Amino acid sequence: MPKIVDHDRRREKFAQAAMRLIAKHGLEGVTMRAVATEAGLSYGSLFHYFDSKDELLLYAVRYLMSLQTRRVNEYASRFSGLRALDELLCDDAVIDKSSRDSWLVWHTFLYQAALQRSFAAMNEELIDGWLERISGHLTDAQQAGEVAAELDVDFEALGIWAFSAGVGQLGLLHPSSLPPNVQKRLISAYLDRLRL
Amino acid sequence: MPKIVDHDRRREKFAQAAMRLIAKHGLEGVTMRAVATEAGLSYGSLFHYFDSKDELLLYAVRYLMSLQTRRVNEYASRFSGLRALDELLCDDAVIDKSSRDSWLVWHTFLYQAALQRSFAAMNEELIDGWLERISGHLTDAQQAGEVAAELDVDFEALGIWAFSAGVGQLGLLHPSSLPPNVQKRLISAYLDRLRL
Amino acid sequence: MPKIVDHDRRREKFAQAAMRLIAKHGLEGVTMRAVATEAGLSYGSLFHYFDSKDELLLYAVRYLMSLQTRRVNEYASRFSGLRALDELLCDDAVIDKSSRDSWLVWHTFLYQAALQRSFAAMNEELIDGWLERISGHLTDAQQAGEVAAELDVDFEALGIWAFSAGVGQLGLLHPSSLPPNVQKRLISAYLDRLRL
Amino acid sequence: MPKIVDHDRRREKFAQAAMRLIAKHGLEGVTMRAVATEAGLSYGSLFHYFDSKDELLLYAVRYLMSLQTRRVNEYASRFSGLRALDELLCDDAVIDKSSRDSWLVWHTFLYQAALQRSFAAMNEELIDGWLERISGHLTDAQQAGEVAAELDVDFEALGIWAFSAGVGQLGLLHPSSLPPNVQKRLISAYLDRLRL
DNA sequence: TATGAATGAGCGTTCATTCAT
DNA sequence: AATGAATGAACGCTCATTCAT
Repeated sequence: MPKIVDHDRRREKFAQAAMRLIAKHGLEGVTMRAVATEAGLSYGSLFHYFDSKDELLLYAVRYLMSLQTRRVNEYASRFSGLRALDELLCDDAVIDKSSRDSWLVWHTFLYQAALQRSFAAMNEELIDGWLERISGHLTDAQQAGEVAAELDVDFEALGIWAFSAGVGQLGLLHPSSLPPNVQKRLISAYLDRLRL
Repeated sequence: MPKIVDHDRRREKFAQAAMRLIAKHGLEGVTMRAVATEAGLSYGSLFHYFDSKDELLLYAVRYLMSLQTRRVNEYASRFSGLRALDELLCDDAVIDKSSRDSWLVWHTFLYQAALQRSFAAMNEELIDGWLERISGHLTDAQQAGEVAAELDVDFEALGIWAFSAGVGQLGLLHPSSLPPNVQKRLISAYLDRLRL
Repeated sequence: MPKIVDHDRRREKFAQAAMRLIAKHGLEGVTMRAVATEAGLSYGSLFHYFDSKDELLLYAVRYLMSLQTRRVNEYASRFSGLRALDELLCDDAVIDKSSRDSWLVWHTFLYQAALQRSFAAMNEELIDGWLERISGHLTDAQQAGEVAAELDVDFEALGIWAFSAGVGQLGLLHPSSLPPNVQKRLISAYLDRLRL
Repeated sequence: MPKIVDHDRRREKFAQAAMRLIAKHGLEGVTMRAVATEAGLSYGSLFHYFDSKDELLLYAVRYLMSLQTRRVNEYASRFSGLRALDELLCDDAVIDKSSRDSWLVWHTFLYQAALQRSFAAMNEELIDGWLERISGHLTDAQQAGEVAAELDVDFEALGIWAFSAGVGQLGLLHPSSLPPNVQKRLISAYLDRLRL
């Protein structure tokens, strides 16, 4: 009988190592050797689990995305309307010390996506998912009478998405100006302006 | 001393070549050989003007920043108050086909800044400049009675900055959802909400 | 002791797989993993049957040689004299579609032999065997009065061997110039010239 | 002004190093590092002269082929008829200690050609060249009355080619049985049989 | 014995940097 | 100052071999 290892766990382990390296040293920090070392496994074994560096990175993005999706789905089931939006954006989009690395990795991938076909699809997928979710909550809010009935839901969703993306970007790149609590206040203030 | 002008022109030429390469192929596309070729100059000469690749990139980003500053200063002198803000954000922050490359390069550097000390200072400098400028226009608007007197100028400036940054980010990464005119409408709508 | 039979069958199976790979992709196509896959057996088991890649290849070439010896011995028992030579060379040395692979593998080993001590002995063994066999048939022919009594048998054997080897080489490397039937005509014509 | 080097001389130097390595250790002995070391130059510089290993090997074959062509053309101009054939085959095809390496390299390439498209064309070119040359001399001999008028020139050319190839092959792989002088005697004896 | 994961040396290739002219 | 050749460390990837179950 062969050595028994959990194939998927190993892949996750490598993917997490890759993400730690991106967070610490950027995409250039992701060398296959560095990933193996960071994961505490040998160089050669990395290639049992991923045929190429690209496959590793793609797996890492998908893994990160699935984590986010799981988290986001929780909010969706617990709240609705503006409250859901507030919780969603404040708890998930706001960047603090503990979430900084994940977000940094995300943005790194996003900009890679601007140049590399293989990531572009995932980029679209992610953005469309967010917009849809925001529109959904906004429609709920509209039906609940929280926001004006004549509100252009899709247009406002874009605005909300853009605002939270911008807040996140600044929180990431300029944390001294936008500490987490300021990020939250900004988002809540933005949503309050939509309220009737 | 005509030689000095020559010297700086050469450096600019290399820097522009580097930026074109980033816009086309990402940071990995920037090899010293590729920069020399793209600039139409000899490989060896590149090292007469820049001691290292890092110095070249640093120079390139400073150069890009100086271009932006010059452009932005023009708006500041022509308008004031909310109108100035609108012009500034719409004409400069909005990303269309022709400005996409510059912005892509910028963002590439911004994320590099999150990881590399040598770029971080420039990042701070840039963001502080923007915030200061936005606050200035907002104060003008307040004094002109365009916006509420009790407005927390610094807080609102952060919001404006974040919003325009987010709009730009989406315009860059998801242009199909945020074509230039939608970006403009979003920004104008945001500023209109501040108006008394 | 049925296990021993099993053992040898396994070794043969691996050896055949190795030969198929050489015929298809050259020596570089022979990786231990590829051999295991081609043989339809597990990678790890390959190392139970062969201590190293070299041992596998050595076994493969010995196996190929034993097949050839067996085939050749059949001719020896059915014919004699020039007729035996003709049958032997035409049926065995001539390269057609079905025998091309085996010959390609042989030649691959032969040239390996020119460089690698471990194959050299086998090379000598093979050539000496052929020469001896050819000399034997020639002596028979001499005694039967088919060829001149004063013929220098050993010298002529070298010539016959060289000619058939050359015909085979061209048949292998330049089949369009030397299709099987031309190979046969050449060999028969050569032998006819020896005839009284 | 840049360092002045003779580009083609460098390429030849590397090609010769590659051929020495093939002669000594077979194709597997040709690693780019080994070639650089054998040539007495640095590893990296090898890639200034050849974009890839394949290009290096292809260049090496062509170089070897041009040497041979030059040598062969000399015989063609000095002799004619059977005498030319004898000189050509004895002086050029016979393998002695000094020519062993070149021939080994040649044969290595020939067998590579059987598997690799990029070498196949060169293989055809070489063989066709030899056949044409042999046919030419044979026709001359026919016109000079050295050989029978009814001789099938093309068929005999194939035989001559095959014979000399076989002699060379054995001289290379089994030098103890076919020392150079025996190779020569065999070839002369073969040609004598064609003489009227 | 059977299996396939683990290991690391070695491969072809790239590239910033240095050097010679 | 200008040019491009020289250098070697580092990269992604392969593979024979060893190891653990």
